[in-house]
Amino acid sequence: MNDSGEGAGQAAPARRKDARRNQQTLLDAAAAVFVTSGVDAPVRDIAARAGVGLGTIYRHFPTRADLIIAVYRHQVDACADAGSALLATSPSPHAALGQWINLFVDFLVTKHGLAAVLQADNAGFEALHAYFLDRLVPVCTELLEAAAVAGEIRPDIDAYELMRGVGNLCIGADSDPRYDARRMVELLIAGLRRPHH
Amino acid sequence: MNDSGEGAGQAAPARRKDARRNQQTLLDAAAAVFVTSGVDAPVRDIAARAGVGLGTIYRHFPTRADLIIAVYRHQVDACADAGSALLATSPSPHAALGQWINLFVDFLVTKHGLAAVLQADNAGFEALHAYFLDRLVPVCTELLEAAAVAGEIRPDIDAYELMRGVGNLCIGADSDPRYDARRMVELLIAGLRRPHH
DNA sequence: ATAGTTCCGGAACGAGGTTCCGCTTTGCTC
DNA sequence: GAGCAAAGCGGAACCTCGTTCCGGAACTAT
Repeated sequence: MNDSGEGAGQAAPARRKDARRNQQTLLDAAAAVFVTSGVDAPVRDIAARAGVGLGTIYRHFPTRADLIIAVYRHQVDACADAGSALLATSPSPHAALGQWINLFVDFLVTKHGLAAVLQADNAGFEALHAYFLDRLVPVCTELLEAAAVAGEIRPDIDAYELMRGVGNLCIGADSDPRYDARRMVELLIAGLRRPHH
Repeated sequence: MNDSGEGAGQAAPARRKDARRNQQTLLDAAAAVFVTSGVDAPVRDIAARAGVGLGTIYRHFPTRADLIIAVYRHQVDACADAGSALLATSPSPHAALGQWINLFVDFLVTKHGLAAVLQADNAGFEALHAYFLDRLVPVCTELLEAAAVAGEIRPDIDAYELMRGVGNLCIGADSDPRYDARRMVELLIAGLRRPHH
């Protein structure tokens, strides 16, 4: 992928070597800190772990949200890609939808605090919210439509709404042994089955 | 109800008159601020609105969470009480459950930011979390059991889990016109219907 | 009125995100 | 290899927000 990630750049601006290295160091440090302290870890912790100043972090990632996006971009993309694949290989669209949702839930649940930060109203995290949705809503729409066409689910479900619902259900799933987000999501998915008769 | 709310007090400790008045002023100010700025409004805003210093607020409500609890205590209690009533007057336990959940959802959705703060992992808000659950889980358990006994829903649903799921679904429901928490909760409730054979 | 509490106000502290700016490193040129 | 401008860097400083502290003002019982 592009290092700068912006514009329709012809000739890459050729960033300095140290800058490039720092960016990677930061990504690694952030990933490590997120695993141990959750996505809400203070920026200072990440900077310290990377052995870098605060200014450096903000030069590369203007906002905490951008750093989070960068860390998880690959996994989100992988999840999105898995959608079409599942649809192609699953026996039924409904099964594909279920498996795909499980993928998403597993992803969220294993990232301490990520789900909580996906909320649209979380000031400063609009970019995160937008990235996840831009990437996943089209896939979800595809799966929902296939299942609806197959008559397996109600046809009036909006992918955006479902994604938000699933994301919400995953909030706090870690850190509370009494709450099993997976089970709740199963109920939600069960709820959109077309009443068979 | 008791003003102090603690102990099995015989003779009221007779707080000073100004203290009592300030407590009420604060409650009113907080309620007003919560309506306009949401439950996340800075403590300073509430103090200012009440025309009172910060020390005063913390004397009466040791923590932001305590203030929130105090403001909504009545409504939570009312919701809890409505549970038994609905069960007594509804045609079926399942109908009662549905109506009761709707009551709860309406309550959460109309309180900007409340649902988001109910999370167990929200540091400092354990008291809020605990109050809501202590009050509502028993009612929910009662409704679930009645519906389960009537054979209308799956018998393996835990009230705590369901309450958390519903609460989670309500997060950010205001502030996002594209997301309708009520619809998602409906799906969830639909999902716990016993698959009729 | 007076002493003894109880309360009050708001400065101050700590934590976190973000901004700013003087200094360092790098990459290019001669 | 030396010189220079641009690109980067570090971390002090600023802002917001919750919470704590304490000197002084406001009650109340006597």
